[in-house]
Amino acid sequence: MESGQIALTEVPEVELERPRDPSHGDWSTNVALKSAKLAEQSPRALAEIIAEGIAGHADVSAVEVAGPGFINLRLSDAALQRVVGQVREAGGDWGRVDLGRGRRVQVEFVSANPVGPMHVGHGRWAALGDSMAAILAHAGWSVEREFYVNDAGVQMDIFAKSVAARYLELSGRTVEFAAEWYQGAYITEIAREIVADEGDRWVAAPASEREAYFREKAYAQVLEHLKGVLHGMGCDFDVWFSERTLHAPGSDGLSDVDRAIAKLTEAGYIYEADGATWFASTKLPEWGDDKDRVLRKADGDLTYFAADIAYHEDKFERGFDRVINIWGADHHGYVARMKAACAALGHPGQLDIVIGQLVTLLRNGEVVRMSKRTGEMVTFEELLDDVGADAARYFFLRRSTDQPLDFDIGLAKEQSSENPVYYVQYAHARICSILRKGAGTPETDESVADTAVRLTAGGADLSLLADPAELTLLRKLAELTEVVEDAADALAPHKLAHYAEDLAASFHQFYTLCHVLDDDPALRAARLQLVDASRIVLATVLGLIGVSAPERM
RNA sequence: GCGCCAUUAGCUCAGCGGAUAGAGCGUCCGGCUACGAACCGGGAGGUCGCAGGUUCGAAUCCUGCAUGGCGCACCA
Repeated sequence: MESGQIALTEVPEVELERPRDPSHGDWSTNVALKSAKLAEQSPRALAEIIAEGIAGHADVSAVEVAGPGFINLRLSDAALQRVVGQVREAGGDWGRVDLGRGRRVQVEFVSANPVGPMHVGHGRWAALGDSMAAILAHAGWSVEREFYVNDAGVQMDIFAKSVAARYLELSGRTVEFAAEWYQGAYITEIAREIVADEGDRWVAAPASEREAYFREKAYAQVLEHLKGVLHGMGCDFDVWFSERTLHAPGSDGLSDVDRAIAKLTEAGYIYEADGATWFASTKLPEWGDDKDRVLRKADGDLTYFAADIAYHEDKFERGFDRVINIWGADHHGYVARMKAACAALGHPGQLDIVIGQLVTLLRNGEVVRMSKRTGEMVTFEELLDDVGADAARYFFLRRSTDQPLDFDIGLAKEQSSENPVYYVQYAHARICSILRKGAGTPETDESVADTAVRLTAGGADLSLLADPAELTLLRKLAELTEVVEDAADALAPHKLAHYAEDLAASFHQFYTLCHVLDDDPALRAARLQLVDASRIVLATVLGLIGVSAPERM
């Protein structure tokens, strides 16, 4: 345009991207294809003019016009070699971007009812939510992880009755066990502990007193258990939010739920009909709910939805700019009403709900049917014990959330050495081994990070990193920034897992083709720096997906 | 009946408007007297569910259909 060869009054949306085929260069743009019509030139002619303008930039070694009018750019070796220093200076901050600009986001996930063990689906949400939170933090958001504890409502009562029934049985009474009660063996276990602690002193107590006591005792125990299992896979929450607090009256006698309904009333979204209180979801058609929803039933009880509205209002009152919920696909029918409710409360579009498709557990190729009520289930805890936290987390994360997951227990165990997670971890362990050997301390207990600092203190001439395998690895190291951006934008941790595998592959190829501990001290020094940069990026990526980066394995 | 998600290599899945559709597993052939072979290289294998449409360009967007999963309570 400056040279007067192109006349454009507006510029269409164009893309600058990394081509799939590396022979097309490091970057490719379709600007000429997009602008051809407006510029009244053929795409190729336009591309030639633009390409001429780009050629000569210091970091660009080649520009070419290809295909229908793509412009392909190739970075200079020097630009790539600089990545080593950038990575080593940034350390664990490499790949950080600022999409969030410091805004606060809350990620709420798992939120399993505290009335029994978690199922394997909860494992998926745990891996997903924890990683998503880490990625968002790396992308510049201020993140909090939250677990919503459903400690109010009828399932708690059923839970209490179930434990009480088992307690009475253990104390020698005959009990008619209702069909809707929980039948899992863990219920009996809890009852057994109460017997051990307190004997039969509750046998003669009134049922209501007994159940009230058991509810609290059993609930506290289960909650601690959930925390322990989640902690065991490296998943820790900042906040455990109790549903009961929403129902508790404040100093003005009103509960959070009362106040949320009042706020909606003021906004004009509440009406009474058939003796019940309704939320006029259909007054907000853009959120897609197809009918209005009851908040207070004709019998005076609140619905779960009423509490959930109060809960979300509470989240926004706590100052979050954005709220993300991770739900199983069996709750997707709930999405529209929840978004409509948030909009009605004055927070339109600030709630994102990630729907994870369900996990089907297979054993020897056969579906394991599970039911919390009947107690036939393989718990998440058992699965963790079987396959290990690293493999479980990686397995849960590796595919996109809208893809159902078949988890074959036998396969996961049998193929554990074939699991891609080991491929990535092996690359890291291999790097650590090279660094130790390079420093002449193969048996040291020193952390590899310290070894690396000592080993590379003398600096290096990075222009020696010119082998195609080295340049490929450098390109891959540089890519993390975009991957983080992509993954944060799409709320898609699986993109990090795939990147980790790509990076590990690039490293293994480099290792095969380029001898690091070379006799030439200059080449050796340069390659050691590249190896260390690879270690840093690999460890960072593994950290983002919540998998350990072992120095030996 | 309505809604959400899916359908891509033998299997499990990426890719989600661009240039010859990719990876792992499986299969066939090759590579350790150098830093970890839990590794690397190569081959075979695909009308991207079907039919229309939009576009300079469609696995990718739109419509319809088929198949599968999950939902459609004054349950939680």
